[in-house]
Amino acid sequence: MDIVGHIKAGLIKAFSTLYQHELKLEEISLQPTRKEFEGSHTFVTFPYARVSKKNPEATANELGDFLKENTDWLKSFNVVKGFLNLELSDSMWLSVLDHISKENNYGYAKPNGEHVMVEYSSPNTNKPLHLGHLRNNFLGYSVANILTANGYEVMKVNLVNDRGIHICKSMLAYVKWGNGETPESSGLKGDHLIGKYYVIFDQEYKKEIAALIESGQPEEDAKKNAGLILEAQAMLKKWEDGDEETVTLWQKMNNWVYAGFEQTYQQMGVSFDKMYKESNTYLLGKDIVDEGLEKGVFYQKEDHSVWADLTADKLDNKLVLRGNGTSVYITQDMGTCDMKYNDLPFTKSVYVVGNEQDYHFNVLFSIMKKLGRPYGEGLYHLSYGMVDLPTGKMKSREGTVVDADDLMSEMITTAEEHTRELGKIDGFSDEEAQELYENIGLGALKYFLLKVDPKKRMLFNPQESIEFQGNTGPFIQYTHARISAILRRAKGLGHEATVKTNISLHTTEQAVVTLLNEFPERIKLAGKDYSPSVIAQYAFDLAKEYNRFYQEVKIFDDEDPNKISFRIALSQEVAKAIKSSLGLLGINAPEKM
RNA sequence: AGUCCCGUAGUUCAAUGGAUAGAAUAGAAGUUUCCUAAACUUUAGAUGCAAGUUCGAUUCUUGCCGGGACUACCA
Repeated sequence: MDIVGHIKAGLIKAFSTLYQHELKLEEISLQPTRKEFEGSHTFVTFPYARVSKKNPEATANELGDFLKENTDWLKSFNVVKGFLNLELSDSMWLSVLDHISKENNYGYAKPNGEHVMVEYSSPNTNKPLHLGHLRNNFLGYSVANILTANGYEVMKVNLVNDRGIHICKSMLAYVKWGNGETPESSGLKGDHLIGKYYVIFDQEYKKEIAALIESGQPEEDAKKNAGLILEAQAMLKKWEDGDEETVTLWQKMNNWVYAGFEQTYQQMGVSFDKMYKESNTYLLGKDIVDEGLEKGVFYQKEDHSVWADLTADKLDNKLVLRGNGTSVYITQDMGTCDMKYNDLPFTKSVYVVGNEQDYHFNVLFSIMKKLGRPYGEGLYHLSYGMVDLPTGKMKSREGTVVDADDLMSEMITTAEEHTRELGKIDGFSDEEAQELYENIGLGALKYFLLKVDPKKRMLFNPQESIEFQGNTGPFIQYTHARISAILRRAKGLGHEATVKTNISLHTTEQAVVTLLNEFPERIKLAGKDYSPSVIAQYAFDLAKEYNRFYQEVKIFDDEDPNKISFRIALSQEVAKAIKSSLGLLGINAPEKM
């Protein structure tokens, strides 16, 4: 049993003996004792004054006395107002660390047999990935890791948006102005090459609109009547009809993009178990429309269009099939739900998609529940906020985006410069050094994007994000490297990492053990909230607390060899916990830096 | 207009209804004959406004003020 388990069990016993009250395990809440008071765990007695029929302070004292007499783990306690602060005995701390060091995958839950699908990334094949995609990909990858740590079997999927009018736009521009350019001939990554033509389309399209407005058309009409957009629409029609030339071009261009994405994903360090393509799924969902009509979930208007009445959920009426029988976005998403479930019978399905689609997913989930899908309650939209720049919002067509590839390579370069400045690459081979720069640069970027609560809109300041000091990825990585050095030294000196009894602990050592003890809880919370920021915060707290200990206590400088062994064991467990926390975030933990 | 999200130090972020609201960074002052100073210590600085519920509210409720998103027979 861990610390919290012991305390709770003691409290339950105390309540039943003293007050004949049955305290429920789930309702007990313990909090960390504030730094300025003695103790490590605090129990708040205010809510129980009714049960004890005494004032909170007296209640706390009574409980403290009881625990002191009837358990073997309480060294002492103090009461401030209604707060019962508990100081645990050294043997308790030691047994906790001992227990942790014997676990194989400390913090991870046992497999629970449930399946989860996590969909993330979902790029369009008409332009390269940008800063917003980085947040999406890092979130998705990390949440998948966190759910795995919570015992789920996770399948990571990527639903690529590879068809539609926007794809035709870049295709059309390429046909008109491409002159047969290829990634090889241009030296551009495939996705960047295609992105270039998407921008060209937009520029030329805008010129046409301007000309039409000049000639007296209202803006709305001009947008619809411009030659380029009509041509793009015609091209989409051809694609849908399976026109060979169009399809061949589409395949060629998409393959360039895929090759480009592959490089980007590799640099990001993310991966997928399965790729879905919208060109294969865009016709799905029509049978669900029929089903919905039968079940009375949908209704049909006179013009044959089909609607869902969601006014009871404050979601209004929503079109699910056009009057001419063709699909809309939500139609295929309904179909995709079932398709995914057929591929993997999941209990949860997570969609990592920006918060501008909150409404869409509310509608989709509401419909799937009304249709009685067994997985309806397990659908979850991991909705994240935009990433803003100091200069304002990013717009891909206007070129005010921060490109993902550029940003990552800048981070790596900065990491290299900084590392060289500190003179920290002695004894590194070129490959090792390069690997280190990538670990640090991407560690900084990932941590920066993941430490923030996903649902919050966040500001990306290029200057601050490349800081390597303070609450940053490299700070945590540094702590890991520092501990690794200690462990190497311990090995060299022939010290063991073992937890012996009969030693007294420094307060910083207790604080570190307390944090280690919390690791499983934090993983559980991160899973429940789908929030990597919980893990990021934890890793930072742990690194900070360890550095404090490191500063106060000289690890190898002690007459008692048992203390040295204990400190090494403590360091080793911290290194493991940091490494696995960073791992959950998709960040590597270097042994040297 | 309606629906949803967000307002916390100068700045970027924390805080299952709990104590004197934590960090980081920028500012000021220190620590290196000693395990990696990408570190540590000290210092100063904040809950948009107004009510309500509560022993206790950054957190829950309502109203207002500010910022954003969505409300397409686009995807």
